[in-house]
Amino acid sequence: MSETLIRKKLLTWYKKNQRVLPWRKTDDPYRIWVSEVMLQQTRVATVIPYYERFIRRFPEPESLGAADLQEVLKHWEGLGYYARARNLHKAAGIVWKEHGGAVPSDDKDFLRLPGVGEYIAAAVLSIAFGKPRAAVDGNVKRVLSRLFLIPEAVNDSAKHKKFKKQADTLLDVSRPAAYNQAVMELGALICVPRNPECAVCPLPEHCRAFREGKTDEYPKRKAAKSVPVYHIAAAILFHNEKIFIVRRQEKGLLGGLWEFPGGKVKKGENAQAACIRELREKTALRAEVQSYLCRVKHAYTHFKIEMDVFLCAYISGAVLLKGPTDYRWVRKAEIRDYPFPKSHLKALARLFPAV
DNA sequence: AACTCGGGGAC
DNA sequence: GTCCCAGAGTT
Repeated sequence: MSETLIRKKLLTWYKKNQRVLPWRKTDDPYRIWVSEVMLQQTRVATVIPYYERFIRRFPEPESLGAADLQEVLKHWEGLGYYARARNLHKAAGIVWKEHGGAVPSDDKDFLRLPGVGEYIAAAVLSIAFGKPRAAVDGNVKRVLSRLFLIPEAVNDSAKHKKFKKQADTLLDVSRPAAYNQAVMELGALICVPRNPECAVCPLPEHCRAFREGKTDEYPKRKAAKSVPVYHIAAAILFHNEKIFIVRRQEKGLLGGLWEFPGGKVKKGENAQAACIRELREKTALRAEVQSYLCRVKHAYTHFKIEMDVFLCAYISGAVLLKGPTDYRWVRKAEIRDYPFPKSHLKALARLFPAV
């Protein structure tokens, strides 16, 4: 059976070629779980420093569950997809309080935790507990697509089951931890999206895409939609040597993070006027623009922004929030304690070049 | 089933 | 500029 041979070659290749990664030096389910959460939709190189810092501060579920969400978000600042941090924080609290601090090894209990879906459950249960669950991520889909010439698009969620089924068939049930990591590692190092390194692949004779000269055509993929660009104006408001910041709502985009107040520039409106208008509408504060700081361009998943940032001076009014959930007047040295979106960090870097 | 949700590295 | 990454939750 060729599946047996594929598994054997894959595992031999993995044993020799696997990268040394922080989460491969432990068998602690919590640490492996944290790594998997950070790694979703995020590259290994990006995750490593975040993982090290996060584990140093939150070495087990209790310290994470007991921490303030603000501090957890601060450790996640810049990593993106902040719901991951909010869910992990909440899940750690559940593990701490309802499971005595032990990450559940049971599928149902583990899947019940917020932020734990099919992939993370399969990954943690296999890698940390040795359970035979096939982990199917983007790497795995790409490898399977080429190996078996699967015509369904890898980014079509409706076709996920097709890949899951194929993954279940190929899974090495006797060594699920090494097997899952081996397929993902092959996808990350050899069977990459563009210009795969088939010359050093351990499975060329088993790969239909390679044998048929179609490695460039696979995996199949649905075309991406174009994204709109929004014009934003934001105010860095000063008063008595303090800066005004507001906190975003708990859910949704950049949920729970802090930012400089602002909003969309209306059609035909100038950015400076929009800045003052948005500040008044969302905080009830009246201010005047003193100078233009910079324009920040930033790309999100479904849209882009071009944000004009103005330095403003307080005129009058008491804070009455409409939208934001909290506010602070902070000194320059205190700003670093609050988690900000990358776009606002760019503006902050322009304002205080040394920080 | 389609949308939402960050940021960055490779090309 | 485009692609896409160790995906999950919501509607």
